[in-house]
Amino acid sequence: MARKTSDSTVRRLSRYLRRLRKLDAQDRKVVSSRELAETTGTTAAQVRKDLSHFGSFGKRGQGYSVGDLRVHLEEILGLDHRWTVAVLGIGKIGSALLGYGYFTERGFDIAAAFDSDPSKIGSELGGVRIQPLNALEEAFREHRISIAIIATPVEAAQDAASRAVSAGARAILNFAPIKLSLPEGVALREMDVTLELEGLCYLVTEASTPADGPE
Amino acid sequence: MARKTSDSTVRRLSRYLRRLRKLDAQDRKVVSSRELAETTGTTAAQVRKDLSHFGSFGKRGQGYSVGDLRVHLEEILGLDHRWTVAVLGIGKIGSALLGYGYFTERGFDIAAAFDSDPSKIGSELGGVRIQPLNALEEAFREHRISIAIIATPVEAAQDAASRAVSAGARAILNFAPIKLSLPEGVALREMDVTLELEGLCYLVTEASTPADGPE
DNA sequence: CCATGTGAATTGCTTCACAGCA
DNA sequence: TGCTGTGAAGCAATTCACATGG
Repeated sequence: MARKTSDSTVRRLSRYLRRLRKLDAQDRKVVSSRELAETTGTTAAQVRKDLSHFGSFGKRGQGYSVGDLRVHLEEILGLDHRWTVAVLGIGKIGSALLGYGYFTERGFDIAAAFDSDPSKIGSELGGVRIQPLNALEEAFREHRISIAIIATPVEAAQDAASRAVSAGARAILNFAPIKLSLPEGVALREMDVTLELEGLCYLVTEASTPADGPE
Repeated sequence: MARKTSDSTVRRLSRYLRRLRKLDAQDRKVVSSRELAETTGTTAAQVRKDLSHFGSFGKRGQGYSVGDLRVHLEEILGLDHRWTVAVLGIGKIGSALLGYGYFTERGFDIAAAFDSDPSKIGSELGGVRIQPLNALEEAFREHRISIAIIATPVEAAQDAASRAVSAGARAILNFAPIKLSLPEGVALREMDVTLELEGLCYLVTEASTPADGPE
């Protein structure tokens, strides 16, 4: 059972699940690897291979049961229960996250929000009260928070992350444009709009460069 | 000169550049592949291999000139000039993007913002006036907008994207949780907070599963 | 002597193609 | 017959290791 599933596989599983939830809501009963592939931007073989790492969930000749596969994927991804998260740094991005109602329906509860700016502390956003950083340890313990979202300015990001980890966070989602260093065993994902924009610039530039034709 | 550079390479180049800009601001003159690797989360060999696809920028025995390498990377990524972008959908995320002052200093100008909600139209956010969708074509032409950021609700995302592409967008940054279908040749990157959170859940769950020991 | 640049070796991921089963 | 599940093949990315040259 000790698996080594790559990041890209996990991302695809998440996309399959997103699709399955939608199909489920539409009362679809069965789906093929081909359809799942087309609607999530991959190939049928890839879908089958991804799923086969975890078991045989389909019926040969038929396809996959939407409901069953959904439940299996939720289990595999650890989404068979709700997750409690905290947001550190309530600037533009942090505020947007607190107001982003979509989290709740996807199984994530924002249980706490922190900022160092005294003028923000005490106010409420999206039903969450903003607390000072020194309330962090207690809040993490009380709410059993396992995921911390770092949305501070870049200078404060490493400290915020380290503190969240000491307080019990086992995963960090980092919005600050910096490479965080975290202890072994703490999961990390990054979201950096500028980085993605720069990637697009490369592609656009490359596409419009005369170059020397194909091959 | 016809290159086939993978997505992950481009992401790393972007990270190197981020670091080089910081070193440059600190007046550092030279940097080694090892240091660049450590501060961006990769290996020295990887740094050298990535750069070697585009030329020989270093001096053996010395390292890389911070300023020179920075300029080279800016050229490679197409960041030797400014880029004009538009934001479609001014909800929580769109508003945060308009207010996110960090874009300007990284070479991106938000030239236009669009929403379908009449109550939002005409108001100004981060110095950009929100326009109705039917002003899109003219704005894209006038400002020569090449990148569209989709921040609409999921139901509106495909239409918004298609419309942006017809109006001249050559790249899409999509915040909506849906697989967009775009014509060949239009670059696409996705940002999905929920997807990243789910990835973290998987890692945390996997790490705490008893499993059956190593191997 | 030191760190780059790079073929060669390796590792990992994706695609292929078909056996197996409803 | 139709679509899954899966070894094997093919491809891409990373790591190794060392020759190269300041």
